[in-house]
Amino acid sequence: MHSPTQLAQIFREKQLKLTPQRQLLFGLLHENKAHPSAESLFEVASKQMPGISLRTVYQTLGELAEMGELQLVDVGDGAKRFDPNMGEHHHFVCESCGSIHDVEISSTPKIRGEGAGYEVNDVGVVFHGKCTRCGESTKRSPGHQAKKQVAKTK
Amino acid sequence: MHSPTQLAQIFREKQLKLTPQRQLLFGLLHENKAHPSAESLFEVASKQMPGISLRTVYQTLGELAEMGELQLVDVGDGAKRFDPNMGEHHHFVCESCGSIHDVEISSTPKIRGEGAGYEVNDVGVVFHGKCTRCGESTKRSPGHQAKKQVAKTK
DNA sequence: AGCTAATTTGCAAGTATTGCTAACTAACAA
DNA sequence: TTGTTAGTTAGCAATACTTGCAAATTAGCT
Ligand SMILES: [Mn+2]
Ligand SMILES: [Mn+2]
Ligand SMILES: [Zn+2]
Ligand SMILES: [Zn+2]
Repeated sequence: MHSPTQLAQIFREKQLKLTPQRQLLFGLLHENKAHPSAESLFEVASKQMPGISLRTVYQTLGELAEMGELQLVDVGDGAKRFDPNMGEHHHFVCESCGSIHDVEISSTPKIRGEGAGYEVNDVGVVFHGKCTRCGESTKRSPGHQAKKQVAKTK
Repeated sequence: MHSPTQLAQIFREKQLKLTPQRQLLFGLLHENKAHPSAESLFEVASKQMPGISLRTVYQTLGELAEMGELQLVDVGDGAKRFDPNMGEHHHFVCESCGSIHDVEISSTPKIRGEGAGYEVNDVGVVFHGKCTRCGESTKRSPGHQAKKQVAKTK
């Protein structure tokens, strides 16, 4: 995703308005590695802008995704996640705390056998397991982060 | 998934009743390669047993999944898919017709870099693209199977 | 045939997300 | 500044998928 400043530029060019809501979200998403859901972003945004609508968060995230500024990540837990990291990468989901981490895989897996002729346009790899923090705390409290991942706290 | 006969055996042992609803669903799922959703199975089941409840379909599918007889597949289209193929495999989703196919990949991708220490318990790989049928029909009607995948037609 | 725990059903409710539209406002012009 | 207006926001209804609940039904056993 481009920086908030660059996004502002892009929006102006397309004669899209630079509203405070959008600017806030641009900032919350910038460099955000948390893979937040619309809901979690809404919660964080609400603290800085009480009254902002969840609908607006969905709207803005949708627009950014359409503009190719955000990637949609589905880790199978119901809610879509938004990822400003547009580079090619995959995800690891800690089944203990729910945190989502970027991972690189040694090689994009190739289809073998009969399906080898499919025209593949996208590959999504999601690993489920225990993150470093949760893995080592087997004897300690397992839910050090019981709640779902929260958007970057600015 | 075990065969309907074997499932009947298993159910009896656990003193679970062998209802007509369950038997019908065992049959519809057996060797089913369509990766049906609860809804699509319900539609097919309804033809052979008018009046069967969607709730019962969900219930039964849930039980079978818990018993390790079915695999849950999430291809990111909203509804969960049920897969009697418990072998290790991944999926290809045709973005044109929505069909879901089993695929083997040349090697389970390994995480590289900083995340290499994660304890991985499951890997899900979903390929999105055009299936053979849709890929070759670029100039022909693209929606030869407009509707979502339907459960095996008995 | 009768008993009863398991099962099925219908319906309400829950979660995530989108559709609709009236009220609002950023951006530009006068 | 004030006015204009196309673009935006916010609220709420509606949708899609799935689960919770309780009453009615029934498979399996005696
Ligand atoms: Mn990511
Ligand atoms: Mn499969
Ligand atoms: Zn963790
Ligand atoms: Zn196809």
